[in-house]
Parts: sequence; structure tokens; C-alpha cells
Amino acid sequence: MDSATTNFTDRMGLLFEAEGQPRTAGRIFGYLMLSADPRSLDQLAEALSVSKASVSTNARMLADQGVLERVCRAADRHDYYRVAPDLFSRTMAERLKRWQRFAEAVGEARRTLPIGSNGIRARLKGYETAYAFMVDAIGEALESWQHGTAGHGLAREGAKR
Amino acid sequence: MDSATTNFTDRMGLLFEAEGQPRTAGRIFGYLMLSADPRSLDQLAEALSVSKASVSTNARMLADQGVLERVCRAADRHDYYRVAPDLFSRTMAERLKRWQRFAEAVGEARRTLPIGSNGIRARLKGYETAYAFMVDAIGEALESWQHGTAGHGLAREGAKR
DNA sequence: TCCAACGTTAAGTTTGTATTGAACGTATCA
DNA sequence: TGATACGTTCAATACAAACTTAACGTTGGA
Repeated sequence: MDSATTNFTDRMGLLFEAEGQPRTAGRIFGYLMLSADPRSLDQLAEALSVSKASVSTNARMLADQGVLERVCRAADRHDYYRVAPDLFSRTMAERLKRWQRFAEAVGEARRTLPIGSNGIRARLKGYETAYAFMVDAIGEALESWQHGTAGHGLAREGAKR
Repeated sequence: MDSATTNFTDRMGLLFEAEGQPRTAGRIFGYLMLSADPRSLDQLAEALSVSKASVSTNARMLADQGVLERVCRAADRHDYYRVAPDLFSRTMAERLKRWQRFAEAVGEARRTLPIGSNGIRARLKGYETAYAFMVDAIGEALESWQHGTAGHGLAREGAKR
């Protein structure tokens, strides 16, 4: 494993950690980002110097999130993982979901707040409007990216698979 | 403290936790979201049943991030905190920064990868392009929101202060 | 000049979470 | 039908992060 790969791998570990995810999950992701081919659990455990149990848990979690994809080869009992072809869309969608959870909480607070809190209610409504606007804008941008109408001159993500 | 406030406060604690931040930070934020006036450290500690030290640390961290704002009253030695008037912009800007850190790491990997990894390099370039596109789109959306040209019919955030 | 009320910092403790090694269940091949 | 090679799960451990109590430095008032 070359030094560029090591650097990137560990850096991803820290970035994931800052987002509240296990460091190992980030390192798996980083390593797979720089892998030409899908990797088996054993390969990952070996390359990252972590137990196979940890790799299994973290890789499956990332697959559940849509960050990784599990691929099977015929006549091969190994599980292989790679970065999801539609990583970008999935990540964005996940982010939108989180913001929506926030907006939902704000909306519920606004509706259940005791009477006489009109100033606060107005403020909350403002936040809801702002987030709805942004979710909308991002959703549209995502849409236009996926359909390759963004004028960036590249095939859309995952299109060739 | 009414039940709606308690619910929202604790819910924010959990949402913050899922984002990798201390639960107390989220609860402070939630409580201030529903407070008509700025609150002192003592008030926060009392309302949230946590030590003043914890409130001090977390509130200052949130202020550093631009989530909260520290306000001073003349002839009063207390620090007061409130939710930042431009919370929405600041939060979005923070998110963009995080994505940029990710994109920077990808770019550096692409440039330092050993020779002969052309397939990977192309893939990385694709991710960089995608993120650049999205950062751009969000930046523009943010801009149009701030200038009140989004057609939402509301004054822009923080405008009245 | 002392005292009291702040916010901050530091040390110690607790709590939760990630990782590990081992046991388990399953499937494939001899 | 064993035996082996998988991935997963579980209990125990190790680790890291957040909170609390206590000490500290500073400021304003008696």
C-alpha cells in the first residue's frame, strides 16, 4: 500500500470520525475509493490492520447507508465491497434526510408550543421556510446532475455500469 | 419548562449526537431555539440540569461554529447566548466547508497517486467535479436566499436585527 | 483592600462506543 | 458426511469523549 493511499485512507478515517461515524468505517471507505477492484473482507482487514469482525460490521453498515455496495462473483464464496456507483446521489439524499429530520422537529415544536409564544413561532416558521427552500434547491440541482443536464460535459455518475 | 420545550430540547440533543457533536451542545441549541430572550450560563445550566462548566464549554464551541452568538448587556457581568441571527447561512457554510475538505483530500490523492492508476484517477476526478457542481449550486441557492430573491415572500434571515 | 460573582480551565470519573478474539451458523467440496 | 472456509454475532476489553467537581484568574462593588 503506497503512501498516497495510506494518507488518504487515514484522512478519511478522521473525516468520518468528525461526522460521528467510526474511524474504521472511514478508512474502509478511503481504501475502497482508491481500489481499482472490489475487495474482500479479508483483503480489507489485512490492508487496514483491523480485525475481520470490525471490517464486517463497518462495511455492512456503510452498505446499509448506500455508501458501499456488496458485489458477488460467480463461484466465489467471498463478499466483495466497492464504493457505490451512485455514491454522490446517495450521500446527498442522506444529507437531505437529516435536514428534513431537523425541520420536522422544528415544525412539531412550533405546533405544540404553549399559547402566547407567537414571536418564537414566527421564528421557527422562518427556519422551516429556509430549510424547505434549500432542500428544494439541492433536490433540483441533484436532479439536473443525475440527468446530465448540468452543462459539466461529463457522463452522469454511474452511467456506464 | 413546558413539555414541548423539553421534547424539542432532547430531540436536538440526539440529532446533534448523530452529527458527531456533544449531546449537551444540541440541548443548549434546542433550548435557545425556543427562548424568546438570550440566556445566561447559569440559566442554561439550571434549565438543562448540567454543570456550568459543561454549558460554558459547549456554548463557546457552538459560538465558534457560528451556531450561537454571545451577547453582552451593559452593566451586567453575565454572558448571554442566543441562536445566531444568521444561523441558516452559517450552518450551510459550515456544511460546504466539510464537503470541500473531502474534495481537497480526493484531489490530493488524485495528484499523488502512483503512476499507472489512470482508471482510479478518472474516477476521483469525477467525484471532484460532482462535488464542485453541488457546492456551486448550493452557494448560488444560498446567495439567492440571502438576497431575498428566492420568491418565498419572506424577509431574509436576520434582516430585522 | 477585601469579598463576592462571574467565566474558564484542569483533573478525575463516568459513560458510551469501537474493537477484538472466540464461538456460531452455513454452505461448499472432497 | 466430515472438513474447511466463509460471514456474522457475542462477550469482554480497551479506548475515547463528555461531564462533574474543584481550583483558578479576573472583574466589579462594598
